Amino acid sequence: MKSEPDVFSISHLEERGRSGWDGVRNYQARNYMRDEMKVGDRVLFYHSSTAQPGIAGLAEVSAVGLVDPTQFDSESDYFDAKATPAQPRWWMVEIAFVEKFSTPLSLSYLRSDPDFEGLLLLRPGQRLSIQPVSQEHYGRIVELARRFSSVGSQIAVESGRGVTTC
DNA sequence: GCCAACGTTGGC
DNA sequence: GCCAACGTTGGC
Repeated sequence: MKSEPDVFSISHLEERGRSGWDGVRNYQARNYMRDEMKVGDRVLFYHSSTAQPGIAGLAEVSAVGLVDPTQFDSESDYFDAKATPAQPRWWMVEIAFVEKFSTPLSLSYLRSDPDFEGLLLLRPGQRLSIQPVSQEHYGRIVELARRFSSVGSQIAVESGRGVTTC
């Protein structure tokens, strides 16, 4: 799940504990939340539109099938005049904080590691704010992020394409 | 600020 | 249903 850290970051989620994922106004992303995500599913929390875009931590789906209240709020940026409480258009999930990586796994690192070939995030033009991730990619991401976080911010790692700084 | 790649809107 | 115009996303 992507978020601009200026608006809502993994640290905000850590402070708050849990949060409804409101404001999504793309049908494909909505459908993932409404139809695919289950309580207990793990979430990779991605920071976008920032100096160092990357995966900043982990969350977990804590509730599903929630109506996004911002669609009814005429003061909100996410107001949708065509939505009514009787016929809502936008649903959301709630996520709970799990873990913050002291060293986020950067987009540039993900691009450098051939293990991540096929990761949707890396596909040109892929802008969807909620994307599925394979079990294999998820496991590798968590493994690398924890390793980098435990060692410090500047380390070099061996990848199939040589040595890359994270 | 640029720009590619979408998604959405609305006329026809 | 088609498609041009426009808006948005998001890396760089």
